[in-house]
Amino acid sequence: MPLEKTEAAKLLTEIVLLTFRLEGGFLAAADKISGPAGLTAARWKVLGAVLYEKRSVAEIGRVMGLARQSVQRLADILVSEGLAAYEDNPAHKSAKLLAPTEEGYARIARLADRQTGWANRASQGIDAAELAATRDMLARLITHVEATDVPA
Amino acid sequence: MPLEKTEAAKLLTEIVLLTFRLEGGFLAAADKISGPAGLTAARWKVLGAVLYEKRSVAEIGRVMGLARQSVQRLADILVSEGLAAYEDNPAHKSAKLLAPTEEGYARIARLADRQTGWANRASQGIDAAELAATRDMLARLITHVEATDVPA
DNA sequence: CCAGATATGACAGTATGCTGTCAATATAAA
DNA sequence: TTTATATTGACAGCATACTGTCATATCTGG
Repeated sequence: MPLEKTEAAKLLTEIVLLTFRLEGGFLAAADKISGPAGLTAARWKVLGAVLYEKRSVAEIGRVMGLARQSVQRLADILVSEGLAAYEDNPAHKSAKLLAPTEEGYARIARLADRQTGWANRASQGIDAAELAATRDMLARLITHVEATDVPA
Repeated sequence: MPLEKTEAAKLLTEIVLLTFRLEGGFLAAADKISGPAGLTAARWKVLGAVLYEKRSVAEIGRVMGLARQSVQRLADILVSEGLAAYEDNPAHKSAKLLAPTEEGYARIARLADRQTGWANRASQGIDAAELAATRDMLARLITHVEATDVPA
């Protein structure tokens, strides 16, 4: 006899599918917003992760929930394009810290207004309190999902 | 002077980042759940889209929010592995309909309990009404995002 | 009925992100 | 201090999903 799903589990299952779809939409928008500034969604993510704080590649991966190998590749590209640079890490000989260059900051500045315009338009007519509740639930789900292991 | 973000836009921006991260977690869980049944998250998605209704490749893409080329590749793989088959479409000469084979249904059955167990555990302690509200908001955001175009 | 517009499958190329692996570095434990 | 463990960067390989392009099929408007 098959296992029974709780009410919450049924809803979570629906949320999974919606999340896949929403992520696709967000990613497409991020690519269109960042394209004219010579960036992609993925490079924007990495550059954005070190805007206010220098971080090692592995640290960026942890903050963004990405494999450090994925970040490494993007960080190398950003450096090769002159948008970021590796700086010495006093606390670790080989784990250098990634930081944006002036050009990197300039690229982010170039897409800021486009991102703001998009966010204003896409969120138009949606109640802020409901959005805040959704944000909180997403954060909670991230914690739960990353803590629930799947038996082999 | 830079554009101003509305309160809702600020929240939406936070939601974007959380969605990226949550999607990654869901995807990793889906791969682990489907792996023992000889499937991957992506193949599960496509097979799941035709479980109760035969669909053309392009139709699956629309339903799941994927490019039809991405679905085509996965559908071909499912067919080559005997988990699905193309059937003639009375309404369209070349756009055949994808449908699971008996083996395809069997694979899905094999992971059903694992998926249920995961969903029960991951949603434990979360209020169903709040989850329902989140689900509704995600659906609403999908509509909004897919309707908001980004100026070139 | 027919011409233009749209939908579809097919193929190619590219970007993103994963796992696996190894050596070097850093940290914790004995 | 010394040894075991964990972290990090680097490199390779693979899965997923995108855009671009073309030919064919279907649909629509005149």
